[in-house]
Order: sequence, then C-alpha cells, then structure tokens
Amino acid sequence: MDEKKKKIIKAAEQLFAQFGFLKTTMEDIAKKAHMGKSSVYYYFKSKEEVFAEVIRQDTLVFQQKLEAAVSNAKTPDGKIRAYVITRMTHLQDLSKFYSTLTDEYLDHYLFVEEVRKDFYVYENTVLKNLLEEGIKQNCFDVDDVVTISRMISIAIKGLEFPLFVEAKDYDPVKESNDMLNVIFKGIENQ
Amino acid sequence: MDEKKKKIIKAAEQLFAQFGFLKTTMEDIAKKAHMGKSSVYYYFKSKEEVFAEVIRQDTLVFQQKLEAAVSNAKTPDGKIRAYVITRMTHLQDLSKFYSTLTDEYLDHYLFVEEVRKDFYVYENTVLKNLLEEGIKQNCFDVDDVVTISRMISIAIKGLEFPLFVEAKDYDPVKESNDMLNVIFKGIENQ
DNA sequence: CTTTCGACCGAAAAACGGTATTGGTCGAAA
DNA sequence: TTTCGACCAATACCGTTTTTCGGTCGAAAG
Repeated sequence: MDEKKKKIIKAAEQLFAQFGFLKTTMEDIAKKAHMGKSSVYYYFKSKEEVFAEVIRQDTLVFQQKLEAAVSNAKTPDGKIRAYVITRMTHLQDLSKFYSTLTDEYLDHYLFVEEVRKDFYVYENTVLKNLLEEGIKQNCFDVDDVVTISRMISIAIKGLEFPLFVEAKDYDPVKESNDMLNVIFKGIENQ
Repeated sequence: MDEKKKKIIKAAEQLFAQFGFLKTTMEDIAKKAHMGKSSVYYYFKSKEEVFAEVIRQDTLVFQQKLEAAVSNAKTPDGKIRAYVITRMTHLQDLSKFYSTLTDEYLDHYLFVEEVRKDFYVYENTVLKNLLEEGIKQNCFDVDDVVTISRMISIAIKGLEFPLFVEAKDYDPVKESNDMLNVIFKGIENQ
C-alpha cells in the first residue's frame, strides 16, 4: 500500500523533472509505475496531489540536509554560513534537475505558492533560532530578530536569481560567503 | 525634426503604459502623434527601437532623480540610504504605471535585457563611487569595493520583488532602511 | 474488503483553414 | 527632407472539428 505510493511518487518525480508538470500525463505516470491510470487515482485523488507529494518529499530531504549541515557547524555564525551555503548549492542542483519546470509558469497553482510560503516560514524560523542562539552566546547584536531574519532571507534570495536564468561561471558558494561577510561585519567603520 | 521624435516618444510612452508593448500598434502610435505610420518609420526603424527609446528616456529621468537625491544627502551612508530609498519608491511608482507591461513576458527581447544590464552597471558604478567616497572619509571599512557593491545591489534587488507581485501593506521605505541597517552595522557583536 | 483496470465523460487543448492585423518597405509627391 | 498611400509577407485571430487528458464509475479479480 505505502509501497505502491512510493513507486508512483518515484515515477512521477522523474517524469516531472524531465518533462515538467504540464507535459507529464497521468497515463505516463501510471505506465512508468506499471499500473493502470485508475489505480494511480486509487492512491492519489488528483495530479496536483501527486505533484504536491513529490514536492513535499523533496522539501523534506532538503530540510534534513539543511539541519545536518547546521548541526555540524560549531559557532553561531558558522551555522548560518552552513545553512546558507547548503541552501544555495542544493538549489543549484535542483535548478539543473528541474530545468524544464522552472519556466513552466506554475506560479498560479496555489499549492506551489503554499510550498514556497511554507519554506519561507521554515527558513525564517531557522534563521530566527540561529540568531537567538547567537545572541545568547553573545556573538550577535540585533534587537529585532524577526526583521533581521527576514532581511537575511531577502538578501540570500537575491543570490538565488542567477541560478534560474542561464549563468555559467556563477559560484554560489563565493557569492554566499561574500554576502554573509557583509551581513555579519557590516560595512561601517566601527 | 527632434521635435517630432519627442512627439512620437510621448505618444508611445502613454500607449505602452496603458496597453503594453504587444497591444500597442505602430498605427496607434502614429495616430496619437498625428502622422502616418510610414512617417514614424522615418524617425525610428522599428517598433522595438521606439520602445527602447521610451525606456531610455525613462531611465534618464530615473537616474537624474537618483543623482539629485544622492547629492542632497550629506554623509556617505546618508547618500547610500537616499539612493536606495529613491530607487525603491521610484520603482514602486513605475510598477503601477507600467502594470500591464510587467506580466507581458518581454524578457526575451534582447533590448530589455540590455537596458536592465545597463542599469545594473550604472547602479554598481554609483554604489562603488559612494563606497569609495565613504572609505576616503573613513566611514566605511571594506576591502573589495566591487564585490561589496554587488552584494548591496543584490540585497536591495531582493526588496524589489514584492513590488511586482501583488503586495499591499508593503512599505518599501521601511524595508529599505531595515536592510541598510544590516548592511551598515552588520549583526555581529564587535 | 482492498486493489486493479477498461470503458467512459466533459472540458480543455490541438489542428486547421481561411480571414484580418500588423510590422515593415517603397516609390511618388509635397 | 519629410509625409504618406499602397503594398507585402508574416503572423495573429477565429470559428470549427478532432484529439487529448484529467478524472469517474462500476465491474471484476484476488
């Protein structure tokens, strides 16, 4: 039962990555999972739900990766650095894998919006916690943790952009580190 | 002669703003400029060139506005603040005026890409100069001016995004200031 | 009672052929 | 030098027909 679901998800994941959401039909998925279309509908009630589950799985893996990276780092600023860099490199991989999907204007689908929003909330929570941990250890000096974590989030989001347009010679690790240097040290003479 | 060109540009600007690039025809522009279509082609060799010129004019006004704001501010960090905030508010106005244009996927047109790139270069130059001025006055402490100005550019670019999707209750001035606080002060305890 | 699937439905997309627009050219005339 | 009517070719548009595809249903297999 759960075995079959996994089979469907796995098939769907590959197809979505290769052909995108629109070009992948339920029959493609069914065929690749070695069953009839109706059987897929026995496990998922819509195409969107299959896709949502694929994304959910990917997100889960992503978050585990992030948490592992963070807990491997020792200092608060090292943790933030680990978070950002892991985030960027993972996104770089994703952008290659899901290349057909990126230009497939599915921003309108509400569930994509939801996933994005969920991740946004997750990210802000993580950053907020890391900031607070840093404050406790007297490493950081910020008063409005919520605002600052949002600003960090926005700043690193800016680094994302070149990943989704063509941009060779783009080194996300260097860019991330540069950005974090600014965020940590600031530019003003103290 | 130049008088006629201006007339065309003015007519085109209004039409592009109201109907977008695709829905605006050369005859519309000609009619609004009180001349025949072929006459427009006497002054401009293509529709794209008309559009490019419109954008070029707008950009010029934008840059003058920015330079005025910068020279009004006294301190180096005040100048950067003035630059960023003027930039954001102007973009906010633009996004309203050209609302039909934003979702009209003209990223593929190379001249749009060029204008964007030109502005990007311009912005980096301005920021670089402001940074260097600040360094001379002993206000800033940065070693790689080019990298840092790029980072500032990227960070404030992130603030742009909510302007072009629907986002009421978005206060670009507050967001800009928050971001600049991070960039100036950093978050680490010194 | 769970699971599979062939047959089917309706809506939306593709195919298509013919017409109208529209970006762009040219040569004549003002 | 400047304007414009006439013209061209490519493409947008439109109404219609056909196909595809997401999703349902009921029967049957296990």
